[in-house]
Amino acid sequence: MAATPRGAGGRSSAQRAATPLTERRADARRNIMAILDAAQSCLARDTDASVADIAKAAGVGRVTLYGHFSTRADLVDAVLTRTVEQADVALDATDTTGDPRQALTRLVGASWQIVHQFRSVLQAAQRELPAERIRAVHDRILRRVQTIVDRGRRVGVFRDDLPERWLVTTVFSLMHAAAEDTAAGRLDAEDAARIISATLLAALAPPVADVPTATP
Amino acid sequence: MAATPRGAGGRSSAQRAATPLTERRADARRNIMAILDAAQSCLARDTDASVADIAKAAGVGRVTLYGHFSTRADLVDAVLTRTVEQADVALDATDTTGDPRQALTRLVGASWQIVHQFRSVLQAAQRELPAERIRAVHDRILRRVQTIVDRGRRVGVFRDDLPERWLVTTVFSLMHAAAEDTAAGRLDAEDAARIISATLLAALAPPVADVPTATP
DNA sequence: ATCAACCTGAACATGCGTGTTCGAGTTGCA
DNA sequence: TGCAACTCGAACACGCATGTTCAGGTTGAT
Repeated sequence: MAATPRGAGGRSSAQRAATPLTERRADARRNIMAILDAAQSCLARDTDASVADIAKAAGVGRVTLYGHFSTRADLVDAVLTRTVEQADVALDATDTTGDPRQALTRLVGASWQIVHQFRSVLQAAQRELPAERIRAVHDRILRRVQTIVDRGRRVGVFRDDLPERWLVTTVFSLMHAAAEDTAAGRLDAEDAARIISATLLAALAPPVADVPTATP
Repeated sequence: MAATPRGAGGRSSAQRAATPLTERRADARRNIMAILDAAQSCLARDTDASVADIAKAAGVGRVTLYGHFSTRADLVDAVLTRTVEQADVALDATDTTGDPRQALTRLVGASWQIVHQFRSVLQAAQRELPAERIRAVHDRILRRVQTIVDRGRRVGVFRDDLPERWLVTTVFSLMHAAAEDTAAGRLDAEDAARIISATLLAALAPPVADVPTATP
């Protein structure tokens, strides 16, 4: 008997705990990657692709897949994590110093491609995973945004009259909304980054000493 | 034989075509309302409440429910439509004339309660209904926003450098994002309307003649 | 060369929600 | 009063994706 190759307790994922992926057999590692690749592109196309679909696309037996990801949610989680990590890598190569406004613009530009391309992965995750988990996966990225926003506030180029958290939410919200609009054909993917940035910079700017309707 | 009381062809909904609801028997009308009420609150609590749950909550047999809504999607559609209509009624009582900025603020204030309370209904709909349908249901509300934005642009208090559609999307996006944040405990429902408005007014304001980093 | 780790297809177990049918009550309405 | 409209629970038909097990067959590491 050999059956399913669960490291030991057969906890979950593949890259957490148990057998650390790096010390697995070469073919296993290859398959895991193939599955992740397939899952990412399948989910990007169809939010609720079945496990069978994904296995087939990965050129792997369904059983093999379950050997690595004990549950569908497990798989989705892994794919989301991976996708976010990819975005995070892209951001590592992005200069987030200097004028916070320009830093934010660069950050948007660097993430937009991935947000746009894999918005369906996010949707799939939203159906499968608890909201807190999704938030947790985004943690590092969230922090990046927060750092920029925070610096901007201290420097005085970003508003200080609204909760910082909300400003971060605003950034995320608009990026994903743009992805939706693009998918629906209401927005051109080319212009998106520019438009998002323009909107965000305005939204985050300190409120001007308003010139009321009258009373000069 | 009497079985299921389908008006004639048994098309769908209950309030469209066929027997116009007004000329149905009193108990039927009552039940339909009860079902709609139950569905609205059930879905508000649990995004994927089963048809059985809803029927029970409505104090009605499952069969009866299917007699009125031939499919789950049908029911969800009806609930969404109804919820949006409720919001629309609230907006009918709202003054959307005068300064577009104030009009927008009032519009946000009037809709926030419903958006906040029934955000799960929207989520349920997003899983069950095609995106275009959801968009269509919101048509009248969308138009209201658009009207205000449009007027604001002509008057010069809203920006003209971004697609009008996008500005409308921005309004929606931020309202729903705030609803999410509130549900997650990251935002106080009391402050929400104020915060949303503040953010939107800034986002929609015409870009100021920017004072670049240097070069005075 | 050897053995464990790994892969495989097929079949099975199953749970769950949906939608339908049946046969027999109620109840609104004219 | 009487009939059609309406309701009821229970049972069934079903599809469908998930997860498991079986009984071999490969392949990678040492």
